[in-house]
Formats: sequence, C-alpha cells, structure tokens
Amino acid sequence: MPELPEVEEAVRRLRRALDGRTITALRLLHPALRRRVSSVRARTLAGARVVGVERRGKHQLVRFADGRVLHAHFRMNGDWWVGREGDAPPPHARAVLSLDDGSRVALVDSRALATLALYDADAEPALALGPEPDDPLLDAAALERALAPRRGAIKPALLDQRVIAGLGNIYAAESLWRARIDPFAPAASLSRRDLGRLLRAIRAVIRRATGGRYRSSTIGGAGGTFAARPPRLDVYDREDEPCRRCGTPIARAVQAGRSTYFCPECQREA
DNA sequence: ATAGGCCTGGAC
DNA sequence: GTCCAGGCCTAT
Repeated sequence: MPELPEVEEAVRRLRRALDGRTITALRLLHPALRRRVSSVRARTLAGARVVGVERRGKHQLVRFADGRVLHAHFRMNGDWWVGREGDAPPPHARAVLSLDDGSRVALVDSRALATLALYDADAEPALALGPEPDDPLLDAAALERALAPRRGAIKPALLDQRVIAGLGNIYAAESLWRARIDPFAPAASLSRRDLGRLLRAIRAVIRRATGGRYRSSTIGGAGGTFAARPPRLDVYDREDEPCRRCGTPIARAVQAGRSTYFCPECQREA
C-alpha cells in the first residue's frame, strides 16, 4: 500500500529481482495498461538490460542500458510479486516481466489503477516532484517558501507532490498529528517554528514506517512474498478512538475530497 | 475548492 | 445492494 515507505520497500524488492538482469518479455494483462503501452512496444523491451532501479517519491524508474526507462506508479493498490517462470502469477497480476535468469516479476494491482509507461532513450520522464523528505536541502525555510503562495489548508498542500515527494493521505495525517498542527490551518499561516516541527514529524513518521520491519507472508505460489503488515498509526482510520496524547476522540473530516483524521483538542497549532 | 472518473474489492 | 478506499487527473 503505496506511500513513500511502501514504495521504498517495493522498489528494494524490485531492485533485488532486476539487478544485473535482462528482460526477456513484458506482457500486459489488463486493457488499461495496454492503452498506455501497446503490446508492440512492450515486445521491444525484450533484450533490454537493466542498469538501475530508482524511486522518486511514489514513482519507480527502471533504467535500461539502451537509455530507455520503464516508469511505474502503483497509485492505490499496486505491488510487485517476484516468482519463478512456471509459478502462476497471483490474482490481479496486471503485467508480467520475464527475466533472463528464469525469474518473473508481476505488477499486482486489484483496482487496476497503477500505471506503466515506457520512455524512449531521449525522453526522461518529467515527474514534477518536490524534494524527498530526507533531502538535506529541505528545511523549515524551504518549506515556508514552498507554502507561501498557497491559499488552501496545510493538509492538501502536503499531498501535493510538488511540495514534498512521497507523502500520501495516511502519512500526511500522521505527520500533522505528531506535529500538533491543525490540518485545516492555512498552509501559508504556519510559522517557521511550526514548519520545523512539521518537518521533523514527517521525517520521524516516514522513518518509522520505512525502518520498521514488515512481516512478510507468502501469498500464492512459492517465492512470492508481500509486505503485509501495516505500520502503527496514531490517527489515520481511528475516528472516535481516543487520541494517544490526550484521550480526546479522534475526528474525521473530508478535506479536498479525502478523509482527514485529527485530534480536535491537541492539534491546534497555527 | 469540489465533483467525477479511472477500476475493483472489501466492509457493511 | 451501498459506501468506502493509502492516487492523481481533468473539468467546473
């Protein structure tokens, strides 16, 4: 389940599977993916040697020796399954990469909202992303500059990937709770001190989710493992449950079309 | 800023 | 059946 920490975990598995490998086939199993990459184009990937696997925000890039780039985005539900040729890909496998060592990687995505795109050698994907949360150049002053022109509330601003890359609805809410900031506070109204606290909260939340061990459980055939352990959450999806700081029932509201969870008592900064 | 669309499955 | 979903784009 894919915000930055989950995508990071997935991209590591992808890297392990693809490192040093050559693609022998890419098969697209869902029409929504075939609309983005024609089967003819998918076939041109056979013979491409992988030279790098990168994450930027929630995006994943597989770079090939010929300069082409395969761009993947999980959207709501995507994940990678890694198995062997001959293993049946799991239900909801939407694309399958076959590799020259007899292994297979499948994009598993029940809702079929994930995207794949294949870029030509001279066409670097334009991702329009802000800094990663751990970017040393990102400090309270930089965040203040990014938020200054905004009219809206802080929570939707944190979901804007051009402000910070990788936060999604869960970790944005978690970060605001940790920093005691009201999700409805106007983004431009936050003091530099608030933003320093918010940045530390974001980093702590992401670090906890990324560094924390995920219990892997085998799903389907041999060889496929999934990270199937949701991280510990303080506010997300805890409506009416007691705030872990002050005991006040957690509230839920809709903001920019997304559920927002917060403590109405202790998230009053700004 | 909100609503709708993309897709499908799970909870109720 | 209805509503909801960790993302993101487009239209109003």
